[in-house]
Amino acid sequence: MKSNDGFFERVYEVVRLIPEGRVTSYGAIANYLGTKGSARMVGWAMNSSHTKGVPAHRVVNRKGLLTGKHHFQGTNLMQQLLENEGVVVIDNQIQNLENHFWDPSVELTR
DNA sequence: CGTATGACGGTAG
DNA sequence: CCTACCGCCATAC
Repeated sequence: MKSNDGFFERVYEVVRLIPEGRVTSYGAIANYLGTKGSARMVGWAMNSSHTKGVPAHRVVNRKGLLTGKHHFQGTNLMQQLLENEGVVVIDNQIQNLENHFWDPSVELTR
């Protein structure tokens, strides 16, 4: 039980706040949590995200690349979900990333 | 407790 | 812009 609360739950909370059609980066989440240097930890937390029902498909790396799509059920499920929300994704790469980017440390602050 | 790993980020070249 | 290396924090073994 204690293995679930803490940093992980904090990551899931932020990811759940991501609006549809928006995406954020691991570094942005880590930055919001205070552990900005540990973007890796965010990805590590996402490893269990599928058991939390977290929309991890809205979380991509700094380049807007769907690095974690391999962790999803299908091969292109993550891409399909994003395109379904209005995000254009080509070859695992989000197009117009700046237009879809959602920074919690900014959006939740303003 | 020490080592290895991880869906990354930033800087350097 | 692309490639390569280091650093970062937390979890697992």
